[in-house]
Parts: sequence; C-alpha cells; structure tokens
Amino acid sequence: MLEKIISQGLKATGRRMTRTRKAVLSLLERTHEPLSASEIFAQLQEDQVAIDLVTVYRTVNVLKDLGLVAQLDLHHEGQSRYELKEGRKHHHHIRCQVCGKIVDLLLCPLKKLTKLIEERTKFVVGDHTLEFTGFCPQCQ
Amino acid sequence: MLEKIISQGLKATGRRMTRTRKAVLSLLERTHEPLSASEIFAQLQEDQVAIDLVTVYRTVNVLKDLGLVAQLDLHHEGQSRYELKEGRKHHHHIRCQVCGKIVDLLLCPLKKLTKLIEERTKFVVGDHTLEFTGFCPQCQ
DNA sequence: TTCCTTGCAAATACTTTGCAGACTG
DNA sequence: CAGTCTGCAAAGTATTTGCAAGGAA
Repeated sequence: MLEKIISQGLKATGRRMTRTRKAVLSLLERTHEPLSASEIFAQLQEDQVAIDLVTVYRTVNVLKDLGLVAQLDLHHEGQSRYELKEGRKHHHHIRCQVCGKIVDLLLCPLKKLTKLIEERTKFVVGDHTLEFTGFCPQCQ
Repeated sequence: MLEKIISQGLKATGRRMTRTRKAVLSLLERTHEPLSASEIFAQLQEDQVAIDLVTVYRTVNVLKDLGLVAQLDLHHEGQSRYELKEGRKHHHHIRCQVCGKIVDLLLCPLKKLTKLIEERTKFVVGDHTLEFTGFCPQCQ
C-alpha cells in the first residue's frame, strides 16, 4: 500500500522499485523512531538483507527528493536521521541524552513564529529545525 | 574586557590565555555572524595570524566548556558554527538559503513549550535547537 | 534491450586524537 | 620549571562520487 504509492512516485520520476528500496521502505515503515543511515544499514544486515551503506544513503536521498521521507538533524547529533512522512503530521522530536530514545512531539510553533520572523527580518521563511534533548522518564 | 573575563574563566579551570585563544576571541568578538571552524581559520589566515585548524577546534571547544561560546547546528548545514554568548540573550537564527547570510532572531518559544513537552512526554527538557532557513530581502 | 541501480573503492568534508616541541604563569 | 598549549600527522566518522556489472520494465 505504501509501496504502491511510492512506486508511483518513483515511476513518475523515471525511477524503479527495487529490492533494496523495498527493504529500506519496509524498515522505515515498521520502525517507530527516526533512523540514521548506519542504523538502517545495521538493521538490514540483521534482517539478512544484502545492501551497501552507500545504497542506503542513495535510497534515503531519493525518498527525500520525492518528499516521502524527512531528513532530521537532531540537537548536536552529528548525523542525519530519516523517517517516513507519508500520512503523518509535521512534528518534532526530543531525544534522551542518556539512552538515546527519541520521542515524537506532536507540536510545532512555526505558524505563530513565521509572521513574526518575516515582519522583523524581511526574510521569507522556508524550512526549519526544532529538536530537543532531555532526560526520559527511565533515565531521570 | 571580554578578554579579562575569559582569562579568569580559563585560570579557574587550570587553563592559560594564549596568543591563539586571544586571536579567536577577538575574531568572534568583532564578527556579527556565527562562524564555522574553517571560517575562523580562514579569517585568521587573512589577518596574518598563524594558527592551525586543529587549534581552532580545540579553542572553540574550550570556550564552549566554559559556557562562553554557543555551538550552533543550523538547519541541514552539516557543520557547526560558534558565537560568543557573553552579554547576549539566548536567541536563534535564520539563514538565507541563497547567499548564506545569517540573521539573529531575538525570540525563543522554549518557555511556552517546555511545560507542554514535559507534561506530554514526562521527559525533563534540557537543551534545544531551533534554526530557520529562508530567503533574505536581497535574494527573494 | 535500455538505462536505472547497485556494490565496491575511493574521495571528500568535518572533527578528534597522539605526540613532541613551544610557551605561559 | 612544571604543566598547558600548539602544530603536524594521522585517524575517525558521516557522506558523496566514479565506474563497471547487475537488474527492472
């Protein structure tokens, strides 16, 4: 179902649905935290899926180009994470600085801030990053 | 003056005020945009200050440890930037995705969000990243 | 059969570490 | 003079690129 939607997006841009793309998609679909490229790679290894780290990077970038995956820069993490956007509302995250657990924050102050920023700076506001760190209930 | 304040912070942690630390501080003090390590390095080269890129990294990290410099991850930039905190209110930034110009945003929705996040997630909220991109007046 | 996609090797970008000599206090 | 700091070399981590072989439509 998700695979069908995405297959159409791929076809529309002259791309193909492949074994490795299916594997990455399926993993993102069943995972409830945003994953880094190396985590995707490691998990697929564990699932006995033959794939190269380079292919993981290329795949998430294709999915990002199609607008189906969001690339996240969590607070001072030094690597990107990826999650499916399909069917989900725009949101942000908080990551536990002890155990690394990431929880979705179903909120975004952007609408209220955009007008203010545009008035004050005369910029046209585009995209934004908003990510928190803290201590999760188990690590406090 | 700033140098004196920081000199005390250094001494208090068994550190020393050196030629290179003075140079980095002085550059951060007179620059009005947050700088990356390689920008600090390049500017000091231009100013005829002999310094190694490694020393720049070590210096900004020392200043960060002392709480005198903030390390910023701008939206999808892939490198860190540094700016003096001394005497400045906490704030965020917007960067022009065409020319790279960075403008301060003297606002932060954190106070309003913290309570909400803590109630909903049971996390204790620590630090956060909030950075915008957009088009500056000249690049629209 | 076309030409997109993959794996492997290598390159690139950013940042950190090891060590011996230089400098601060 | 003791101990910190620096430069240089090298290593580490995240990500991208080139190219020939493999695979989807």
